[in-house]
Amino acid sequence: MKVFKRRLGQYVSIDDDAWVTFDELERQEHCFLPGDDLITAGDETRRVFILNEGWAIRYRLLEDGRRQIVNFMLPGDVFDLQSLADLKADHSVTAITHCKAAVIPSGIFVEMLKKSAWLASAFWWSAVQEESILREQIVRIGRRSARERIGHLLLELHRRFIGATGIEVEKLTVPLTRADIADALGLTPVHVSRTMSAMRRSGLISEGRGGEITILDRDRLARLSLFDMEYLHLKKLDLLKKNGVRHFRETSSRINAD
Amino acid sequence: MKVFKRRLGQYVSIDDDAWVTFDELERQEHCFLPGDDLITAGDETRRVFILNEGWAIRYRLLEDGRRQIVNFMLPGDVFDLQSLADLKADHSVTAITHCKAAVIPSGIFVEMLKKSAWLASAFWWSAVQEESILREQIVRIGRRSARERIGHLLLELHRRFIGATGIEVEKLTVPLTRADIADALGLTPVHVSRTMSAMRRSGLISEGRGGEITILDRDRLARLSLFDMEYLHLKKLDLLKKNGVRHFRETSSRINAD
DNA sequence: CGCCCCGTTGAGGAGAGTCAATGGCTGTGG
DNA sequence: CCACAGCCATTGACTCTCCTCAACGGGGCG
Repeated sequence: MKVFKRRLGQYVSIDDDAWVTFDELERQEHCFLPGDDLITAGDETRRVFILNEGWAIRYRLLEDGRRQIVNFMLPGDVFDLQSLADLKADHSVTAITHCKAAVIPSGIFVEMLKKSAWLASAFWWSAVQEESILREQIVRIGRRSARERIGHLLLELHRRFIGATGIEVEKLTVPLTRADIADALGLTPVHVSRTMSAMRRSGLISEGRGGEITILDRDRLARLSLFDMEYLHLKKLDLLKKNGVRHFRETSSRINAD
Repeated sequence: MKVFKRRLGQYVSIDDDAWVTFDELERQEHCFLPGDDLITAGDETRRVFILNEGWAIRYRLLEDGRRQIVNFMLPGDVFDLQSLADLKADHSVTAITHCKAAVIPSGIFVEMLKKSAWLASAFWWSAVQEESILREQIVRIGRRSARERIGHLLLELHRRFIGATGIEVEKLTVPLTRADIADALGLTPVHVSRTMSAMRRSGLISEGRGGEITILDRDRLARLSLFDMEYLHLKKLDLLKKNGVRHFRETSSRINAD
């Protein structure tokens, strides 16, 4: 539960009481193996996941077998808040590494929100960030070249990983095959392979064994990928001090859990 | 305000009291001309828009001028609920036709939510639908051919238009230039033009003057575009009758506005 | 050892992009 | 009322990014 705490702590300063609620969750932790579905397309179960360990992908399959990975779930990510309202999932979520996740029936989840306005804010914030990531994914696929897409994705994953773990890693271990990257970026595995080889040759990245990727020249890669450092909204909301923001705190907390 | 009523009414059955709240909103209606910004990238203003008339686009510009349209806003759409939490907008929303929209400061908006749990559910539902549209947009540009993308977008816009107005129009008047369609679908205007010409030749669509588009063979177009009729979640939630759903109503309303 | 999955590389092809010219429509001003 | 400018759709010719098909090779695992 540690990862989760530091993730949410980035958005809002959560009071001590709220942490008690989390301890209940630790008992609900499930394990998933690579390939296991957390959510299956067509599912109607209403539950919220908090990913504590491992990576997962959210994807959709077309009838003819084409796959599009919509986004990646890293430790600390919360999903599907939308399942609280949805009739049935239009996509699947599958573990791509060994995963640990708290699985919370929506009823219990909502109880949690009611207990703590802070918590509700944090989850709201988390949903906003996820939407922002979706929008960025649209821009990435729609208007960027293959090299830009890959560079941009690597930078995003790197930043999100640091945000989740708090460890300023140099080497990011990316548990993705070329096919995964291709399906996320609207490319083919062959072309991803070629493009990444070229990126290695030009000294942008280097790869070790087991998916270890090092971003050698972050600034150059960011420039080449037109990476906007702001969209992840990683800045901490200091709700207590800023005046203009205080109003938001009072209100939007209530939206979620007064 | 009529459009808006029928839009929200699709998701939940709103009680009469809530409608009183809407009357307040009618006084807040603003007009926008084509090209006017409703939200400008970098904006920090916290307010929610309810579009009553006209079309708008949400887009992001890269530094070198490339533009990606993230999604379209049609009458009845509500945005940005996320601005309640966001620090500043990472994208712009611009009117592409003459538009009328209620502009609600977030404080007032939240007051509304508190007055009616029904309303809160409806807005939550609306946000879920928007996210679903974003995911579908990702699949569309990531894994579909030019013809599939265009066909799929036309079907989506057609369905959303009917959902918004309730009018089962045959001819949809699409106020989009080839450049707009291209920037939405990750293509170039030239190729959009070519592809749509081909679609006209093969009898899938026809175009009249002023952007009037008729979908001649909806089933064939849906098959060719791999259009999934379900993702828009247009089905009405009958919260009062279904048992499994009733729990949701009690809970998720409270998330938003107890 | 041998299988399978994965990454890589090559050759050739196709879909989409680029550049450029044309023509229609609209709005404006002489 | 007509001339002209500006915007947009279209079409042609050519280019290039990315895809397809295919072969090869390495590492993990039974």
